[in-house]
Amino acid sequence: MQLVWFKRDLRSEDHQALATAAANGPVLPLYIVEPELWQQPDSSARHWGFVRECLQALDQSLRALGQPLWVIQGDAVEVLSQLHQRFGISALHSHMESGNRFTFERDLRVLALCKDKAIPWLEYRQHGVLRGLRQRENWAEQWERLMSKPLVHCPPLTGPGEGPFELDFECGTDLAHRQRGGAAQGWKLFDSFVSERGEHYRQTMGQPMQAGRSCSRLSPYLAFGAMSLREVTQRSRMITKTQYTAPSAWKSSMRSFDKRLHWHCHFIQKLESEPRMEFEALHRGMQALYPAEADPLRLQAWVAGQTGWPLIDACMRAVEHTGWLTFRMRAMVVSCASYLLNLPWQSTALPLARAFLDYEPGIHYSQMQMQSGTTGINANRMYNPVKQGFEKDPAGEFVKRWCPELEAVPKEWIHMPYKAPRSLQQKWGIKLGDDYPLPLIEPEQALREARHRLKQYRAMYDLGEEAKRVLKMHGSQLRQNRPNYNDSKAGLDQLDFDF
DNA sequence: GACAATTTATA
DNA sequence: ATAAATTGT
Repeated sequence: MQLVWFKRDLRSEDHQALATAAANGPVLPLYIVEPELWQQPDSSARHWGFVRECLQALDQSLRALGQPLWVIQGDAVEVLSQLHQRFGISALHSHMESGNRFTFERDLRVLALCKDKAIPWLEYRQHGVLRGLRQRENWAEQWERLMSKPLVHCPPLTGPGEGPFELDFECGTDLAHRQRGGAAQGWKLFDSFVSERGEHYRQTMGQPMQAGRSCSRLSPYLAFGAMSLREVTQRSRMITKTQYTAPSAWKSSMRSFDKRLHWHCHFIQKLESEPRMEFEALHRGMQALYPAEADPLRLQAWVAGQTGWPLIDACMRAVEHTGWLTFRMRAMVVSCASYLLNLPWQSTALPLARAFLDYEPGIHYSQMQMQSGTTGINANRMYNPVKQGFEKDPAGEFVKRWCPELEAVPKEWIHMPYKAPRSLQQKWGIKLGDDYPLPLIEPEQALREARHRLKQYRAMYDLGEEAKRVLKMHGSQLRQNRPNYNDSKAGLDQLDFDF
């Protein structure tokens, strides 16, 4: 009996596993519910509903092939070892996972079991991420080659996507309209993105009120493997080629989307190549940039959306509630927590991972470190939350949706109510420090302190050699070919060009 | 023993 | 996919 082990949920490329296995004889499709995995501090347990929907969709697809999904609870090694005792596993097929330390170590135990019982374990590559990679040269070309490879035949995609369900693209507070699991849902979103919603993706992806509609919203399906990145890439390129050839908003939006599909793997590859980055600074010299322990009051205020910086608070409350936030706002909340509040990224990474419906370890830790300045090869991006507020949410709509206590504040003051004269605050009927918190620290002062800390740190350590190592192993080719990457202007990461 | 072909290991 | 390790000539 061959096992096809769906390690997360419907890993689309596991159809390759399924197809390969089925060609060799009888197959048992298996999903193991691992209690320990779901108890990890970065666990997606609160999004179990989404995962269950993905599993139901997978089960329906498999039943159509006459092989229902087996779902067994327990430790992966124990479950596999018992199945081996009962049925005799002739081969184990699964996807190649780039996950957190828990899944890495679990896979090592599974590997030991397979070696012991002489079970061949075939791990199929998911997307553009390569195992055993030592340096980034030619990575982009390889990504292109992998993405243009022909798709593996998929069983019919059924599941909750067939119902009349509509996603609330405004990311409102009604959870009846949360994102739903299953490939069919994902493809429905894909269709509406490439035909209607995505036209102004490029211009509006940074604005929290508009991004919910103009972004694809495919991230959860890609994270849980309900959709294949290769299929999304190929289909969106085909649509661009046939429908959006002339220069237009559509064309630049589609190009922008394509870049992000590429970055998806670019970031996961970092964790694959250097798994210690889940816990340690990628640039070893940057380890001491942040205190070992987070200031508990500041951390608590940030997590709860009670910092007194309206846009940050609105973002934190929104992501806690809906599981989604547009990329630019994620960058901002992390940058402000790290630079302005001096909170170590390890402490803010966990509550965010739990909140994100689309938590993908490789992207998450790459971004946490990038927005905290610990990669040593990216430009330091410090955001002023007040300035960002007036730029990205000029009418204050987003802030008012998630911080209703600020409803009466006019847009001129909405992002800095604490600066308004007392008489005005009285007129609005708001008592700061009571109805809404006073800021933990004024952004301007926090920015001054952060710049000072960084300057002092840089003066204290010689960071050049390690930066070269990180660049060689993790830098995109675009950057490696730029000679003055250390120069403050040339050192901007490619991400900066696209906002 | 030198070199080519093949297998293995690779977070 | 790739490089290192192993086997074959």
